[in-house]
Amino acid sequence: MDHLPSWLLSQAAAHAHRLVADGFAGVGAKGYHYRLLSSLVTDGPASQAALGRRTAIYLSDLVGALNELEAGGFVRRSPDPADKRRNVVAVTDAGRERAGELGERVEAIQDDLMAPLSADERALLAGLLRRLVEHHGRTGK
Amino acid sequence: MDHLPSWLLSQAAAHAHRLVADGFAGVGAKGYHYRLLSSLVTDGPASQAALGRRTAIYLSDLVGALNELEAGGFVRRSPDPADKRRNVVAVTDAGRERAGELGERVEAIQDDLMAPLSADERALLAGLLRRLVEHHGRTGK
DNA sequence: CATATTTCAGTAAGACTGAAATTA
DNA sequence: CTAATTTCAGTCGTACTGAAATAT
Repeated sequence: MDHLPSWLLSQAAAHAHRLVADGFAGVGAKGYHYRLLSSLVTDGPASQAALGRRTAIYLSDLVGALNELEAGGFVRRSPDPADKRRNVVAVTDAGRERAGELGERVEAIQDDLMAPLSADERALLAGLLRRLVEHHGRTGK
Repeated sequence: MDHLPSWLLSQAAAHAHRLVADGFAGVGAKGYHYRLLSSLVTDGPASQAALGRRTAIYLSDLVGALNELEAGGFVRRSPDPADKRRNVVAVTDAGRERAGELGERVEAIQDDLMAPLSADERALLAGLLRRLVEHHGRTGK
């Protein structure tokens, strides 16, 4: 069992999720919030469809997450004048601040998660995982 | 974003889960079934509490999964004469066969999942993940 | 016409919590 | 009495499907 990559990945991801959920619980955030905010901060405003592609979050889930972020004042939806189907989603100042807070928490969590590995090993693991993820491509419908 | 180990783990695990779910859907199995059957085959019969510890499945979820496996004739629950609180769970012959079938599917899926990596890299990744998982210890309440 | 975007209404497997009943 | 075991009844975040409404 513990020789199966798929099992090891699931278990490791479960531990990671637990750590992140615990770290975010105190501030009432969830994983989707951080993914979206940090995408908006680093890659700028985008339509929901484009955001979904960038973050690998399904459009149907994105709606709900953006509703929550908008209710908290962290993002703003405005109609795109160039294409009336689209909303342009942008971070607010409060959203930038929150992205920073969450980012700090996430960084601290990585240390917890990767505790048993050296710096070299962490980089190695990240590289291998990145190749897996890239190979299996973006989905984000 | 794609430099965060926790994110990479989640994404890789999501891809792995998708592959396994797809591979199992055709035969009406789910991940818990394989975990349980293979634990019973390789480590022998056990009480539900012990099985939960071995497979890292919560006892509350274990009950449902065992119900499904029992309905399919893959496992048998019998009262433990030495401790009347306990059920002894054992695989049936049909369960052994099913474990074999699912095992073959799972093995084939590993190749899909690890496609972009060489044999050495696969072993390396498995080793790093194993150390993470072991460090974060068993939970299985 | 077909295609793209937003939204809503679901499903599903997995992880996790709390509590009850039984027995050690 | 405390502790362990099985079971039931839930919640939660994430992933995923299908379809409607609107606009390109």
